[in-house]
Amino acid sequence: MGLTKQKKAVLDAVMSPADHPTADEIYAIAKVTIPNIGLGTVYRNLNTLCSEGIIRKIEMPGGPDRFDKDISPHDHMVCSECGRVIDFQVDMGDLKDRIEERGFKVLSHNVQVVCICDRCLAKE
Amino acid sequence: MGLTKQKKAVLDAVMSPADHPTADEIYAIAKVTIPNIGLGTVYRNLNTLCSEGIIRKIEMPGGPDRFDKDISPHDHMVCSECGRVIDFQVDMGDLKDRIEERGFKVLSHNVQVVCICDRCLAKE
DNA sequence: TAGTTTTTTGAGAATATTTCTCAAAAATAT
DNA sequence: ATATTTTTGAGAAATATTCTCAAAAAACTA
Repeated sequence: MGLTKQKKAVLDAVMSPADHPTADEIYAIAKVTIPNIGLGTVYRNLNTLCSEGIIRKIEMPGGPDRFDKDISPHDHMVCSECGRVIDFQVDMGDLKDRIEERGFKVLSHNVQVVCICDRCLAKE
Repeated sequence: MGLTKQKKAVLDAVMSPADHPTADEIYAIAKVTIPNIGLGTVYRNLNTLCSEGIIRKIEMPGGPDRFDKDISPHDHMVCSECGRVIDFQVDMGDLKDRIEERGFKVLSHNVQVVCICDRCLAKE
């Protein structure tokens, strides 16, 4: 279960300060270290790292998936002006209860808020 | 602003009892009425109907977009076993307030819950 | 109504994102 | 050192959606 240098480069790219990078951005970052790394390898390792619970995939409305080094439970906002992705916490506690009362089992949830961020509002 | 027969067929397909159909399913339904309708026409009209606020597009994790005849504010669950999409209400009231307190303007939100539905749980 | 202009269509090419295939390379086990 | 297993890179394929454009349909206009 050793970390190949490709897998490490992908992990490092996700862990880098880059903000919720897409696979393409991770590919570009990883290429700095391993110039001939393949895009398929990036996707493959991103998926493995996700199923190992080391990173997390986040799906954004109408855009490519993004990857998050922060695996703690939280959700995301996207700014419709600048595309920035911002973390936030939602308390889904009683929502989950209400759903389970109806006889469903909740496996996971996903909240995305489209917003105009503080910075963009300040610019106007 | 007349309704062409293609646009009407697309609208009728979304309004049909089909449960949150995908563009492909809408295409298949519309073909019954207009056998030579193009898939591009289906997508084009779905997008127009969405921007006219007559129907709504819903994005589902890891699958094609779905379309909803119910434009009232509500969110969706998907059953990971059978793929069924179920409506539900979330009260995002104080979430929105909390976000706006942080200096962001909320434009829209999207909640998707992945679950195992009552029917599938009953089967086990 | 006949002619003109505008809008919408169908067909298929193009795009974007992601997964798949497979021989070669690398890593691991023997 | 050799055999076995895993991972890789390259590119093809799959999926979902948008775009292009000439032709058809619809809406104006005189």
